[in-house]
Amino acid sequence: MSKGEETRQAILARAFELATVIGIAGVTIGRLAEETGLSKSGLFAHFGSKEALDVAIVEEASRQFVQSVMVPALREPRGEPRVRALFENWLAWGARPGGCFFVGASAELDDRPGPPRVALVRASHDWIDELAKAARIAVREGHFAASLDAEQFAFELYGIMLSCHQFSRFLREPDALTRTRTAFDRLVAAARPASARSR
Amino acid sequence: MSKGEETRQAILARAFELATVIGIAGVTIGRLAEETGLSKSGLFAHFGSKEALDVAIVEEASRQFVQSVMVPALREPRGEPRVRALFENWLAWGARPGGCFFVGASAELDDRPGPPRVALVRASHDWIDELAKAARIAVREGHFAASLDAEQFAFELYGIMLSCHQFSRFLREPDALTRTRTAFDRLVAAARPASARSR
DNA sequence: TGACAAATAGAACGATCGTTCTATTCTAGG
DNA sequence: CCTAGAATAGAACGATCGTTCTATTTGTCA
Repeated sequence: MSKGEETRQAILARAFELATVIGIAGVTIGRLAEETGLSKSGLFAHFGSKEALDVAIVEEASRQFVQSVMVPALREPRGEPRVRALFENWLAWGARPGGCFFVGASAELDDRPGPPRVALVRASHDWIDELAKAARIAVREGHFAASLDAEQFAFELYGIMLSCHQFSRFLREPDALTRTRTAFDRLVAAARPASARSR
Repeated sequence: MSKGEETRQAILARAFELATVIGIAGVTIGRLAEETGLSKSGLFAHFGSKEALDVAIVEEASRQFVQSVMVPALREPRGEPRVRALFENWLAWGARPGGCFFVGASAELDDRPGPPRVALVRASHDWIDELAKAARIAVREGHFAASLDAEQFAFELYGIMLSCHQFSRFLREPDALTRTRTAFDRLVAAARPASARSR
C-alpha cells in the first residue's frame, strides 16, 4: 500500500468514527484535517470534493459492517442460528459510540439526493437482502415455516433493530435491549413451523 | 394575538415544514428569513438564538402532532379501534412531504445534548406512552389479552412505524405500506386473547 | 543517488453561518 | 391623534464552510 493509500485509509477510519457520532455533515474537512494532523488542502486532495468524501465514508462503513456483522455470521450454521447471529452481531455493531452508522446516515441523507445517498441505499438494501436470504435458508432447513414471507420477516426484523436504536440511543431507555430481544424471540417464534411453535 | 405573536406563528409554521424536509440544522436563520419575507435580524429577534428556534420548532411539531394524530384518535371507541386509529393517523402524518418530523429529528439530535433534544425526547416519550396507554385500555376492554405487556407492545409498534418510514422514504420501496399494515395486523392479532386469535 | 511524481502545506477566495449593533418603521393604548 | 414601545430592517462582525491556487516537502524507482 502506497503512502497515499495508507493516509487515505487512516483518514477514512477516523472519518467513519466521527460520522457515526456527529453525522456525515458534521465531518467537516477542517475538523477531519485537525483530527488526523493534516492540513485542510492536504486532506482535501485525497478526495477532490466533500461529496466524494461522503461517498468514501459510506463505503468505509459498508466495508466494516460486512467485516464485523455479516462475515462472522456466515460462519454460523445455516438456518435459525445464522439469523440469530446476524441479529446479535448487529446489536454489537449498534452498541459502539454513536450507535449504528446507517441509522443515522439514512435519516441524514433521505432527502438529499446524490451519490452518497445512492451508496447508502445500496448498502441498506444489501443488508436487508441478507436478512431475507438468511430467513429463506431457515425455511429450507425446516427451522422456519414454509409459508413464511422472508421479505416480510426482514422488514419486521429491521423495525425491531430501528426501535432498539431509538429506545437505547435516543430515549436512553435502560431496558431497551431486553425489549429488543423479547421482540426478536417473538418474531422468530412466529416464524417457526406450527409443529415447533413451543413458546 | 398581537402582531408579534402572529408573525412568530407564521415563522414557526414554515420552519416546521422546512425542518421536516431538510432537517432542523438545515433550517437556517437566513433561509427561513428569506422564505418568510423577513430580514435575518428581524426574524432572529423573535427567538434570540438558533437553539431557542430549534426548541420552538420541536414544540410546534409536537403541537401539530397532538392535533392531527392524537386528538382525532381519542374520539374513536376505546380499545382496539383506538389503537388502530392512532396507527392510521400516524401513517397519514408520515405521508407528508419529508416524512415524520420526529424520526428525522431524533436521528439528528440523538448525539447533540441540549434543550432541543430534551424537548424532542419529551415529545417522543409522550407518544410512546400514549401507544402503551391505548394498549392497556384495549386490555381492559377485553380486546387484548390480559397477559399483554403494553410497553412491549408500544416498543414493537414503534418499530413497525420506523421500518415503514425507512422503507418508504429512504429505500423508496413501493410496497412499504402493505408490509407495514401486514406487520401491524400481525402485532394486533398476537395481542388478542387466545380465544379471539382468529387470523 | 538523482530525478520525477506523489503527497502535503499554506494562504487566500467567496459564501454562509449565528449574532450584535443601531436605526427605522409600525402598532396599540391613553 | 400622539407617543411609547414593539417590531423589523440593514449593515457589519468573526468563524467556518468547501474549494482553488501555488509552493514545498516527501517518497519511489531507474
